[in-house]
Amino acid sequence: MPVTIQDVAREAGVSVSTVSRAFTVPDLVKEETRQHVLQTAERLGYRPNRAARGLITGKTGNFGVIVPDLSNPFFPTVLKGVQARAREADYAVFLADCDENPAEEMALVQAMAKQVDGVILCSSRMTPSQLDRVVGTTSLVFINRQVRDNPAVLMGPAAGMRQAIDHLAALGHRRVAYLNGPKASWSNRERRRGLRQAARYAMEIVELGPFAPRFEGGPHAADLVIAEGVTALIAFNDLLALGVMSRLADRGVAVPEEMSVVGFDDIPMAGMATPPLTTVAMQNERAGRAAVDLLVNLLTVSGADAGDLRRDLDCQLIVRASTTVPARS
Amino acid sequence: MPVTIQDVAREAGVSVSTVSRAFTVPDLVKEETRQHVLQTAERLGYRPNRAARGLITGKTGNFGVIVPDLSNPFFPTVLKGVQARAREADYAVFLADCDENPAEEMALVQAMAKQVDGVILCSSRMTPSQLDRVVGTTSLVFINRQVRDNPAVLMGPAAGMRQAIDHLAALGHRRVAYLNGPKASWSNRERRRGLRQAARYAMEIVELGPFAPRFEGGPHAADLVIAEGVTALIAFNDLLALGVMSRLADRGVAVPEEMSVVGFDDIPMAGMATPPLTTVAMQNERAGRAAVDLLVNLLTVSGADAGDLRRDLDCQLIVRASTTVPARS
DNA sequence: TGAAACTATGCAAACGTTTGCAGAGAGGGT
DNA sequence: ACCCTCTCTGCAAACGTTTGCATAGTTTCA
Repeated sequence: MPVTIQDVAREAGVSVSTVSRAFTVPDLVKEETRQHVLQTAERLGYRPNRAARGLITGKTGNFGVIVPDLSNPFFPTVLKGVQARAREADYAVFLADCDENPAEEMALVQAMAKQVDGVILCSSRMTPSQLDRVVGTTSLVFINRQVRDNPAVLMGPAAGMRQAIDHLAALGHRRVAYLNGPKASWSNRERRRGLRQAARYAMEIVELGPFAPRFEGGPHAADLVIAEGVTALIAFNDLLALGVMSRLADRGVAVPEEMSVVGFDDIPMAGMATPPLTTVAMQNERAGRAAVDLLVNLLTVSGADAGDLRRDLDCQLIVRASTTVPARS
Repeated sequence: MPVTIQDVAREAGVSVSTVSRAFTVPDLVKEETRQHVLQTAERLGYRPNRAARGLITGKTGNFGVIVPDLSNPFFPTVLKGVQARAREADYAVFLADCDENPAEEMALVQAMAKQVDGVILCSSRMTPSQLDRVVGTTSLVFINRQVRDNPAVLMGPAAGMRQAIDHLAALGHRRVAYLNGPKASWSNRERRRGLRQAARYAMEIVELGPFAPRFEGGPHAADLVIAEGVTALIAFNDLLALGVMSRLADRGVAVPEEMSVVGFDDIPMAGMATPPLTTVAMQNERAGRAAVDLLVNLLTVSGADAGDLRRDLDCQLIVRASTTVPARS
């Protein structure tokens, strides 16, 4: 039923080699026959079977993306960028969600390895030893995580944290809580690194958590924060921050008057919350595109001098109404 | 470099056929040899090449999902369900985002056709004629759209609308606006069908739009609604509803006192808005899973009596603070 | 004891491509 | 008239699997 290269060849009165070449190496076949082949192919509705092609070329024309949790609005936006750029480069994209589970993530990479030319790992949660088992099975590009000299797109989490600290310090906060995200998260580690900026201002940092990087993690975190008596908090991401704000409202703690709140990611919800959330915006979609660029580059150039293996994007603190000067106590 | 079935055969001292059978038809090979083969395979880290397998079996073990817009939070949740169920059934998933563009959507199906066993079309925007060109190229399952007798998972949009109308009628609203979503959307057509429920209550419906089903569509819609002088509105989806509420707030129209607002989808943001949004909740993740079930079923059974080709899920009105009795004028 | 019926395995063809090699013309220079 | 080169095309092998058919060995039964 599906039309193959054989059908086109027979119909066009040429050999399969010619048909193949008409598509893949146009300058090897006479312009006239090439047109003829292309037309009959079009007429018959022929689309080359990429699996068969991949079998011989070793290239599948696919790659994979693995994200920790699709229901976290952070990821769909970077997926969108991946998607768009992939289509431009004529690649198809396998998607998988590992549910924040590192072992599952590793299994997914291994399962994908044979069907793809490379995999993009978004905020990978894998342990170093799991990574070792996986590096080399296929080309990898990381987003939001730097592991040795593997290609990576980074969104400057430490710099983002420094901006947040600068902002809170400028407002006069002297004792600030940081709500940790998942332990396995590289972004979280980087953000903690950024916390050192506090030393400049003699600001005291109280670390709490880790918490689930979701709205549901907020209430627990909020209660701990209140008990600490800080005047401001920085949450691992916006979802967590929103959950915290919700609980603070329930407990009668006014934001921002009694508690300033800063998030990360600038998800769409952040701007619509009450009060609108001050947050560090990332260039998600651009990161997705950059990751594809890196991967494509990696696959096309000889491999020796792949050139730049890292792309650093900057992020931007968006000040909204959830932060202000601390209450005089 | 990658280890093939040949390597395993040589290493295990058997023929490739035996290795192949050890994996795919275990009862055809002696338990003892089978164990031996499986062990050497494991030791060598062999994973069958699915493309090569697909070439001969005609089954790829993949399928595709196409969504109109990843940045609409409605879709990632159904994707999550698709993902989870697909992995259980040992399928890999191609993802594509057609950017609300029907022509692109069609092209994507055609491009995928050869690499997948079937495609799940989520809220497909294709025209009937585009659909004709695509039906038959591969197995299709629709979510949120019914086209002739193709397999489909429906989330009861008409019934959802009836619940919304009942609710507003009970509150005493007599003149209500409906803000249309994309013209090409089947859900939108179905919801309009549900509007007939209004007749029961002598309620007048004012239809406006279509509007982009995004936050950005809201302001324009809000201004039109205010000009109509209705006491309540039902928006095509939550994003649009939130956009409307934002503009209403800017224009000094109090929600819900001067205007009741109902959305569709119950995206996470809905519950966190001010005021929290009354909305019709869908079972997105379950819909995703159901779609995969349908597809798998379609592919495994002979095809003749595929049994149930439709799955109807019900939805549920969630009443929050954005709706109340109309102001006495 | 021999035929019949299984059981377990191997051989080789097929799936739809790409690609190295070789051959057929055509054209050009001597 | 010859050889060389160049352009275009076809043949056939390969890629990593699955699977129909054949074969060899083992069991069953009369």
